[in-house]
Amino acid sequence: MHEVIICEKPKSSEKIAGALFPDAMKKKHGKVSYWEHVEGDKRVTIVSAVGHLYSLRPRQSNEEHFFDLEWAPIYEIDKKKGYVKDYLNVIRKFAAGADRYIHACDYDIEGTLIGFNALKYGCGEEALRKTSRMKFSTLTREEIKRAYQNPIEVDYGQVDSGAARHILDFIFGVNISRSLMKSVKAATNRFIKLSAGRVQTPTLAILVEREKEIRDFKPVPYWIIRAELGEGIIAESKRGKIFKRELVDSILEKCQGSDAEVKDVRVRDTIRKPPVPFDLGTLQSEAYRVFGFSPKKTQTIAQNLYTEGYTSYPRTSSQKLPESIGYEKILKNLAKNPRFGVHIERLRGPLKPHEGKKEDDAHPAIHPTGLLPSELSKDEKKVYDLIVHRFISVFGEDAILQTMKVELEIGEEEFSFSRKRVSKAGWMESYPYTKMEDEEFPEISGGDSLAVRSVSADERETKPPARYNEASLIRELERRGLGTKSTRADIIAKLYDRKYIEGKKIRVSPLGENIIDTLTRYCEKITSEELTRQFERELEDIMRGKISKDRVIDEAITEVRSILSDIEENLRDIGKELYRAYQDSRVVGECPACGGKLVIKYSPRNRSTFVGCSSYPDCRTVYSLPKGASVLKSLCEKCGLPMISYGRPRQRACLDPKCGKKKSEVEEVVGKCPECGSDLIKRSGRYGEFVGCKGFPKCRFTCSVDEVPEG
DNA sequence: GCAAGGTC
Repeated sequence: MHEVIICEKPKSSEKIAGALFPDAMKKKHGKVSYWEHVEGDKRVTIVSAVGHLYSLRPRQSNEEHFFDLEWAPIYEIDKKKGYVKDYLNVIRKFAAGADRYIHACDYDIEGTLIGFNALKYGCGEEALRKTSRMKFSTLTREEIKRAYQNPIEVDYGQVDSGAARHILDFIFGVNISRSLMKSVKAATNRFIKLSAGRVQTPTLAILVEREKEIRDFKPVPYWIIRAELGEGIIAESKRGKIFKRELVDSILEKCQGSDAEVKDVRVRDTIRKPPVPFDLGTLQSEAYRVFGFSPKKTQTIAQNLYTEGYTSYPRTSSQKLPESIGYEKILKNLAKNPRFGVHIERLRGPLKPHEGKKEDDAHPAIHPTGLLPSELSKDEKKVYDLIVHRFISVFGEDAILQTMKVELEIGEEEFSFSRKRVSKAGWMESYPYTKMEDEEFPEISGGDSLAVRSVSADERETKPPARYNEASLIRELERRGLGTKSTRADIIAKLYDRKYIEGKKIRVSPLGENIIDTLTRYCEKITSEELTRQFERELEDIMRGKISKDRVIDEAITEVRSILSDIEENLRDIGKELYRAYQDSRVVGECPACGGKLVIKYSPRNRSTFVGCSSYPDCRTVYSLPKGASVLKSLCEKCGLPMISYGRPRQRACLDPKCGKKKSEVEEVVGKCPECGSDLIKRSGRYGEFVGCKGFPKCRFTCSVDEVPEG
């Protein structure tokens, strides 16, 4: 009897094998591990998927629209997924033809589909008839054993629901994206990569909405009345923002010549609880706040740390640390590193983590495993240290923040100021990433009279709502239930890649706005959360057997067909507008030669981007860009051209490399050196200008200015 | 080429 257990990912196959058959033989086929266990005449093989092994593709790639889809190995569709082939081959080789199968992927819709497809296409359809299902929510030994001893049936509602999700996303996303690109092609015969989707488009719409709020914002002036009392004390009027100038004047007059009488001094202790353990979103937020890392970068690093065994599974939404992870042992191991040891020594038992609200059935919060890394890159070390310090501080004692609040009266006008200091550091000592307030408390008590140096009105303006950054946008997506913890960072990266958005404080480009405008006209649903909500309702109904998968898909096809035909009717107009917005998005400044627009261009021949005049070929102004450079919004003070940032660490410079330099420092390339092939540079020497090789002193070729070799 | 969702 041959039994096969199929798992979702390598890590869980290792745990499942270890829990059920501690003596099983770990085997390798290429880089991929699997387990074999023999018990009398029963042989058990444990194999693993690596997430989705199969992906959708159109059955006929030459059709105009893609409604007829098929599952194919993901490595055939996506060249970057080559590593999946080895896993699938292990399944094909060692799992096909078994007598019994156990589907042991995560117990959720995607997990059920991953196992189903692996069995159906990797082991053959007959495998499905011999399959039972393990249901577990955590990968603890006890729960794995219990799930193995009490198998259930595969939930085909989940399978259909999962497949429908993939198909619906493809039908909406790919077809609408293609029609947008087609419109540009029809109008201009050019290709620009454009896209729309159930998650990315509402995300862009959120940003566009904020962009419009900022644009339409009318700042209103207001005043804050401040009194300077000496010794660095500045008190503010308790009225807060005052919008009437006359009121400001009358208050200032009232305060004239009076001392400040201290009405009340209150010192209070407030407790600051330790932070909660990291789920992926909070780790991404914190790494952005502390190091400025993009969420995608943090996610990649966390994935590496996990793969190396230093930290736990990163794609979790849990802020809980169950006791079963073994607090003591992890801390004991971490303490071997004195940098962590000093903090761990301070912890007092019994160990109890301060947990957050969010839960995840499949994984605990992100935590160090206790295995100390030997070699980490600079950035990996930053993230690792952050995770370790967070983990330790979660067990720390409460900190105490002391607040002093002083109420004053100056000529019957009420003022106040406050001071803060941490009086007991507690966990804050182990978490060097938060600010510890340490303000002086002045010696003041009720009834005192203080001299007033000056009372003045500070004029300010109301500010528009802040722009999102990547971290705050991820939080917003989470709040709205758009995307998943694993995909949000990628979705945002995609919006940057399409040039829909730009900057750390995210601005929407004209192209991004036009995409939303166009889709609002032709397919408003895809620009809002409505589509996600509709999917959720439909997938729920499929799961419960209230509606068939095929009916939901047929209805979606009808809907998308109608959207596509609406777009088709105005194809050229849509394309013209999109292309114009695309051009506007690339404008970085004004051409100093002809007054036209400088735009970012791409040279396929050199495979590089550069800045050139949009009036080419009439105007041939060009500026090369260093590799990886980005053009900034700020302008050079000397010449008015845009600034660029480039290199590592990032440096800023004018787009024009000659700007601000003396003539002698400017390298003017006039040709190629016939001896070594380097650039020939115009130089000025004692006897006037001459041309020399850039490779000097290695290559000593020189010639006069009018002798420059051709080519 | 195009989506969104798993994962190394």
